[in-house]
Amino acid sequence: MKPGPVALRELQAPLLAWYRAVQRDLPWRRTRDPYRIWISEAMLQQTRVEAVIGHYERFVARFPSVQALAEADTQAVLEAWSGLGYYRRARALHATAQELVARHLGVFPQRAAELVQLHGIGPYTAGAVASIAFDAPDALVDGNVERVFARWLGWELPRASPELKRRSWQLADELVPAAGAGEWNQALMELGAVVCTPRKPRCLACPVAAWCTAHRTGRAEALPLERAKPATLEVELLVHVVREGGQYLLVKRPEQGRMAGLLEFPSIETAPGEVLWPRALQAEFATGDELARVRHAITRHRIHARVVEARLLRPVVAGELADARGARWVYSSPERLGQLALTGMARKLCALLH
DNA sequence: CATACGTGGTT
DNA sequence: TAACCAAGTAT
Repeated sequence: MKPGPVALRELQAPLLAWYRAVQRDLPWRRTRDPYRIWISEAMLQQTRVEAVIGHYERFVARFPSVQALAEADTQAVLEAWSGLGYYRRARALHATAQELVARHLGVFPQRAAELVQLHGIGPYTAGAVASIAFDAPDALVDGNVERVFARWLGWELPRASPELKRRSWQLADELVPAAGAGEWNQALMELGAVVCTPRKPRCLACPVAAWCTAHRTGRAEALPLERAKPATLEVELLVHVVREGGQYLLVKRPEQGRMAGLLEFPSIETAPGEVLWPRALQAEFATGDELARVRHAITRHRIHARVVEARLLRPVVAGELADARGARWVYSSPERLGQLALTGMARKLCALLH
């Protein structure tokens, strides 16, 4: 007998009981402030809990309210976000804070249908803020929920596939309780995060294994199915470290596109493949000794960087200036490097240089 | 609807 | 160590 939504309702009480007993103590579970819930949800997108905790604490200390975030400089927001990746999220967060202040007097809408209208807030985050902060009866589906549902129902579907998402949202809508939606949604995700894990699911510790089709058929580890992965691109990079009077030369990336507005060391692509910005002209630098080799990965790209000591061939005054392409060149002292909005590669290099 | 978007930890 | 993975969204 295949479990349907009706049979699955039987597992709601045991799952909630389990969640109340074993849930992790996370900073954003100690508040009902929609602003803080929202920040945590934005940070948690495609990002591990352990990586978020520190950033979350610092972020809400620095920007304690929607108003504070709305009034902040973009560069300060990027700086607080630096290291989390997907920097578009930080810009969306900033823009949405300003929109909330301008059009909602800084007050959060309480239902997912309204929240999803805001920039950077998609169906998942809308459901999360509505249900967790306001206990609105709104459902939510993330990677955890998709995996848990695929196993409960024995869906032989690829991870993150449109069909799996469609079915998951339908089931989530059917299961979400009229009261206690926030707790239910978090219980579902918690199960996926600590028991019903992608690899080596702990079915023996699962409070609802009795209702699980995949557990019964031995398919738990196999579901959801793997999805075809795109080929990785290999990129060779020459990175210049220019020291002038105890300061490092950095270039600010354009405000649009990949890692928008972040600072990095000037670099030159040295092999065919993806064109990485900035493509500082070889002629602008005198290249010296090799300092290090660094491997770095960004989505679908593996970057092999050769780091060389360098100096600029044309004079550049200290401070900020713009080159012919409109790029901003910035000198920074070593002490300040750690506090800037740097790309991952640049941060890795800083650690290496000290 | 497929693809782009980052990083740090794990396997 | 290369591949995989993590509380998605915008285009």
